[in-house]
Amino acid sequence: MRATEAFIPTLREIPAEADTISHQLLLRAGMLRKVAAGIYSILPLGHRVLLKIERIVREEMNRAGGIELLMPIIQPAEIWQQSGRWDVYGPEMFRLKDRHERGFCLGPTHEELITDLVGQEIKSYRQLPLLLYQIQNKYRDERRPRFGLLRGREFIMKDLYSFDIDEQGLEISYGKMYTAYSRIFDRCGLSIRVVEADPGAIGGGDTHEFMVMADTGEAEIIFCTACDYAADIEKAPCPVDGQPAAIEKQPLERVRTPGTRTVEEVAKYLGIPAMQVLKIMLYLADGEPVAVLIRGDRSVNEIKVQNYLQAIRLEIANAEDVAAKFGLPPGFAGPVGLQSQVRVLADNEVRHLANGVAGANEPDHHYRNVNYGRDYQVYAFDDFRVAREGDACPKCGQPVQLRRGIEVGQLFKLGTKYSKVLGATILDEGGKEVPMVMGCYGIGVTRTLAAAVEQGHDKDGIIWPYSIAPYEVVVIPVSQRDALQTNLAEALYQQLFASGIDAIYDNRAERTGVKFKDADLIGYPVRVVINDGSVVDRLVEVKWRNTGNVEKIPYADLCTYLRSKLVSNN
RNA sequence: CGGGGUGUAGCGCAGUUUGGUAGCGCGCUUGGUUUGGGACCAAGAGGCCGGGAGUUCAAAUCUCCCCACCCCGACCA
Repeated sequence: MRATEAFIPTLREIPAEADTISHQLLLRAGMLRKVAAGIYSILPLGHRVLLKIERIVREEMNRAGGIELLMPIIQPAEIWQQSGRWDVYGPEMFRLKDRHERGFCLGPTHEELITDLVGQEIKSYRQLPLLLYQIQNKYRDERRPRFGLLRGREFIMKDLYSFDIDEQGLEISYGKMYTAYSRIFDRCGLSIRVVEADPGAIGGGDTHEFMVMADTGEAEIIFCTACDYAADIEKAPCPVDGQPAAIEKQPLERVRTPGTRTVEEVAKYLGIPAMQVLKIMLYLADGEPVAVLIRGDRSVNEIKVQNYLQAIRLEIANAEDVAAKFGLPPGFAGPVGLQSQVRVLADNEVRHLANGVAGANEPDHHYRNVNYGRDYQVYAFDDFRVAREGDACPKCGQPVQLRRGIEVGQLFKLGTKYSKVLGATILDEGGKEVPMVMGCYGIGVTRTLAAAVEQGHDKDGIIWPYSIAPYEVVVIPVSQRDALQTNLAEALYQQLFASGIDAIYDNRAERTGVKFKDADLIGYPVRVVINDGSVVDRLVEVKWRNTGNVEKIPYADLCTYLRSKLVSNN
């Protein structure tokens, strides 16, 4: 490609709409433009990156035995109604009607379609296992799209769905994908951390997330400083603390605490640490009142609560609900004397909290010296809190750390959740009809592109890994008006191209400084500069974007040299 | 969905308080001088001031309604 024939609209200034690095740089480097909130055009340069990522994904999916297919973006409502997710998905789903008033949606995912398809066509255990995948657009009407490509409403995903006879088969398929994913992100030049995660609404058993470590990531990851343990904070278990405090129980005492609604206010007013306060959170779990007790310095992990209760919806009770369902005035709730129909869940730490402070269920009053057993009962103790830095690793007991990450891939064991409701059954060896055992494995392709920029950039622009750079080499003559230089540049560009290296010749009538700035911004891994000396001494300058190293190379050896370096470093 | 903010040239912004003929920088066009890290001089082009309604002799500026976008929170296969 010659720059004069290309479409690479770079920007000098940072568009005001972007404040994440990847978003800013992709806009500035002329790879991305916004069409609407969370919806983007990917310009030719960005598209090349996307194609390279997709190619790696395809190669590894195929290597693992996957077969590619295409499914529609527009999906009929009926199949979603059949799986029950038409209602569960809520406003996240783009819905539309055709001229006959039939309901459709823009597919947020494809479990329903693929399960239906495979269920229709596959009847015998002899035809399994089957690994089918697609790379295509998916749609989610996010409440708040943000961070450019990291959280859009339209995005490209690779999804592979595995169909097996039984759990053992699923294990094998899952393992293949785990290996494939490791290879994919490795080949994309990304540094990845695999974490245990919560299965969430998609359901099923084990799940792993592939995270690109980056401060801008939305996911919080707990990982051990000593061993290889890592988990999404949504899931990260908190080990039970050892000993109950050997403190004598003091008599229960009712105190006036005017205007103290938050834990901080109560603790400050009474002059005690927040961890002495018994925090109570009131929820409606599928409409039923549930109270969760937790130490004042901790946060409730609502996912753990939801999973414990097997609830579809868990929401914080608002003031009306608190009055109607809990029979309480707002702000001063506590476990002592709660109505019996309210289920009380308590985090493990609460059991050891002696002589705590809790709301008295009447305005402006708290109890001191509240103790479990004597003063209140609970429905169940379990792990209901959010892990935090410094907690003990559940695997080895050493302190854990908290870092942020971008989820670029996730593996799920779906089991028979979808095959059962959609009737995707096979006859097993004994002639018995059984549901297929499924797994699903996603990679956010557009998100991976953005994550690569989050991970690879400096003050001057993007630093692409060689394997997914839009072009591997840019050729720049110092003078665009010196025919000796431009002839050499053109010749070298042709040679690079012919030898299979992705090269671009910046032949624009721009000053050298502009070309250098653009080259750094766009992030070509290699910059080849030709000056008036090059023609005489037959040397060109090779500058590496990632290290900044500059070398003089005989131009006769350029192709061979670059090819060996680019390949060996991938 | 709750809270906050911003909409003025392709991009970044001033002008709005106190109503009076639309500005700056970058980019773009033409000519000239330059040419190893976003050059310089000169001359130009480019605006429904987000949209609608109102107040006024007069509205980018005041009032009301709507829309879009951004940020924080909640939410998120």
